Amino acid sequence: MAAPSSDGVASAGPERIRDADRTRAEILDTAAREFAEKGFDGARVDEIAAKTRTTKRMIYYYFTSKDQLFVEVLERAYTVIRSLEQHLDVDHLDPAEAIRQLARLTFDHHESHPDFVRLVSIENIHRAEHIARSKALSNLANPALDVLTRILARGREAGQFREDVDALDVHMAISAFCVFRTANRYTFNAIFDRDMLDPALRDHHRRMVADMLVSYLTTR
Amino acid sequence: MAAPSSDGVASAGPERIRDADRTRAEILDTAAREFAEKGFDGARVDEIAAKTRTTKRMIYYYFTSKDQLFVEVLERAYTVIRSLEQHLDVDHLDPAEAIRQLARLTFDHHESHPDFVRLVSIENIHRAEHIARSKALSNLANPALDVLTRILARGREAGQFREDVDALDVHMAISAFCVFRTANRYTFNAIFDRDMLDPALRDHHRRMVADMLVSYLTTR
Amino acid sequence: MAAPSSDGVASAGPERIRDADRTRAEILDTAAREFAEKGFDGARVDEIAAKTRTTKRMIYYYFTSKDQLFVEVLERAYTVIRSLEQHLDVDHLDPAEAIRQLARLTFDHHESHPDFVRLVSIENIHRAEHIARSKALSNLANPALDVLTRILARGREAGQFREDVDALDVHMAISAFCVFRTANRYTFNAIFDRDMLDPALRDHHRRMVADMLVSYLTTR
Amino acid sequence: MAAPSSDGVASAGPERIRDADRTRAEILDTAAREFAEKGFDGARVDEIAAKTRTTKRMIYYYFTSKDQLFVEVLERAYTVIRSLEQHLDVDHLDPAEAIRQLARLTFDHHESHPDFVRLVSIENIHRAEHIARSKALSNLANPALDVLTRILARGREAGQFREDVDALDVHMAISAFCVFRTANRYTFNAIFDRDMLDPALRDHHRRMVADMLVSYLTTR
DNA sequence: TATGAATGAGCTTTCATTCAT
DNA sequence: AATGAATGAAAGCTCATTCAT
Repeated sequence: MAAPSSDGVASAGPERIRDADRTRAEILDTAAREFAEKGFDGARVDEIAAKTRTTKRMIYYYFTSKDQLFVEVLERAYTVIRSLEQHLDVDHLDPAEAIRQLARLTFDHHESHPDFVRLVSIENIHRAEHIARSKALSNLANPALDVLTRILARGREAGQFREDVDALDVHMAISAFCVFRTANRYTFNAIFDRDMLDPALRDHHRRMVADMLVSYLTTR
Repeated sequence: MAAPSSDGVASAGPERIRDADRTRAEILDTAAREFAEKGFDGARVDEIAAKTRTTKRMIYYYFTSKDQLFVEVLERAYTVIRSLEQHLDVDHLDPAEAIRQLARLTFDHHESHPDFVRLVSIENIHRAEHIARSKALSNLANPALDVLTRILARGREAGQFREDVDALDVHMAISAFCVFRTANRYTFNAIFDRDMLDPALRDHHRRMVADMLVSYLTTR
Repeated sequence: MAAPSSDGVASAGPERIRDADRTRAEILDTAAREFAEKGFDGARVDEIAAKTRTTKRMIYYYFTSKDQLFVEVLERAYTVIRSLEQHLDVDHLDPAEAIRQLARLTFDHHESHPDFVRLVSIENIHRAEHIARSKALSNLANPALDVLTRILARGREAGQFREDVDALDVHMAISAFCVFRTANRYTFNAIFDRDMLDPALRDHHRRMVADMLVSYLTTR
Repeated sequence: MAAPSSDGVASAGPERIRDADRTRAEILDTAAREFAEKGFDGARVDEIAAKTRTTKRMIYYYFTSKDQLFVEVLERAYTVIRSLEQHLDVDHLDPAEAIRQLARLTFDHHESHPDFVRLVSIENIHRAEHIARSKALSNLANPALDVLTRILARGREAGQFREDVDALDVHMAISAFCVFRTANRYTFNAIFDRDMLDPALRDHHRRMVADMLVSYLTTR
């Protein structure tokens, strides 16, 4: 469709390739949902196949193994947030406001991608063995860190920010807060009867991370 | 031994019960380790039995099902931190210092009980279905919350603390930070090459949670 | 049957054990036939189970793996000929006649146990990896060798036999001939159109091995 | 190259055919090794393809099926020994010496072509079904038999050889001995700890077959 | 109370082969 | 003549659980 060809025969080649990509993508989507839903060991290749327009055999044809499928699911999941971070443009902002923006970006992403958060939880239960096996993931640097490093430097230079924290600490503090709301939603709700999905609470927490980080960084 | 009886036969009763308790405890210990290590679906009843001095059959005899075994493993795991929180005595302290102490207690507990943190992660992947099934867990209130509520009240009365945060928010913020260090240790290390087990980093983060919460609460 | 018990309850224990043994034996019989028929890789655990009054699951319960099942099939197959050899009593015979008798014993056994010969062929294709894994087989000495050693010693002392051959050489020569008739029956028949099963040929060959070995040993 | 043509297009014909032959030959070589190594059912078409400079698809293109591939592998394997036998010239020798020479030829061939011996073993496990399917193999007479028939006739005429043996019996006796050393090498070694590859033993056995047959034939 | 034996259902993965140009 | 993509059918094996006393 995007690239119509002048003859029916020649177009068959590219079309099939496109189909293969679409099939791969469909499998990846479904697998992401299943893995996020049931965990790596709880997910069933049979079930993933059933929820796809392909067969189990095709999953193995394209992905070789359940493990490799999970690796590629993770790769795709990380792609989204990496891309968001990449497009973050906060160098023109006041350092405190830049921190807030970054916190909100992380918050919003995690809030709207609970499956990503769950997949990361699952991968941690498996001691990040799939990430270790993925060149794409283990080599890929995190753009948010560069952004953060620059913000912190500017904040310190302006005498606004404390000096005993590095970018990774801040990234962790933000991630921890945002991840927890999704990852630990169920035990928190079961024990404290607090519904993390409540929109008001959501907005409150969204402000809270930002505030918490800024107040921490600006305290000396 | 503690309660010698005059005849050999009768003593078998209490003795056996004691043995049963010991067997149950051994199974629970081993199961906790296996579940924490491999996740709920990754853990094998066979493997748990093999690492015990009992048999698989005994696990079913005492715990009915793998799910119920996990329920009881969780119950035991939560007992430890509940007990710590119960014995926390900070009512005589300055509210800020009380917050710091609570943060440190959580930090230290999670740091020294990585299996607890992993079990909670796993239970969240399973949407807290086991907690829901456990009367002990779903009914048990959290003593830390009462403590926190009192600290916040005192802090607000003294005009030291902000008013737009409740005890559960603070508890969550502390937990999130402390849980993350353990729960997301592996992906964090794989992606950022940061070793959460480094003692210096550990001390730094221990101060960081406390500082972060206090600076947040004292900012108005 | 052999040991009737006076009460129904007590007999249940031994009965069940007897059943387990019977089931094991049935599986072993069927497996031997299937492996001999199709080879190790050609045989199907499913098929073996189907030809049994048990299930595939039981095969794994009793034998752990297809490999281990083959190991035990081999162990049983070797038991028969070992037992025959053990009961061979030729020390009172003239050395030449003793050789003839041993040759005939091997010939008759192989002739009446084509499955044994095939199993050995199959095991050789697999480089005797199953025998290597079997304590029973790799440790078991061959009684025929002791017998042969004594026959050869007596033959040499009497000046009847040549001196440049050891028991293993003779055993090999006899085995080679007897094994070939069964093991290579099919290619021989396909290429030369000779039916190894023909009774006259069988008798002729039975005499032939004995004659061949004796004439060889008595030639100096 | 060998036959340059005046235009590029036309030359593609012969060139391609030559390539096809080379590809076929490469596949046959690799397949022979794989089948001999793993057996018919143990060998993997995928693996054969991987060890070739072609693809699995080409194997099917040229050989139609795994079975047919094995048929052609067998055909090629038999070609070698047939050719050796064809060139055997013993009509001018003393019958006994002629027998020795034939025995040595078989011995040497089998000794230096263990894969041939294994392939024959494997084909026998499959009841020679592939040979039956091959016109080349099922029709091809064995030149060794003609040679042997002539030798035996001369031996009998000279009063040297016994009369109750035909060429096929002798051929079988020789083959059995020579085949066994290779085909049953592994079980023999596992059980008796005898290394058939030992050069001294090899020489000893080489003399042994020849001696055994001659002594047998010359005994009346 | 305690337990050895048994098992149905289902798991991931593999295999030779065919489809479709 | 040549080939990349796709696949149905089954394979070996494992799992939590129950049977039967």
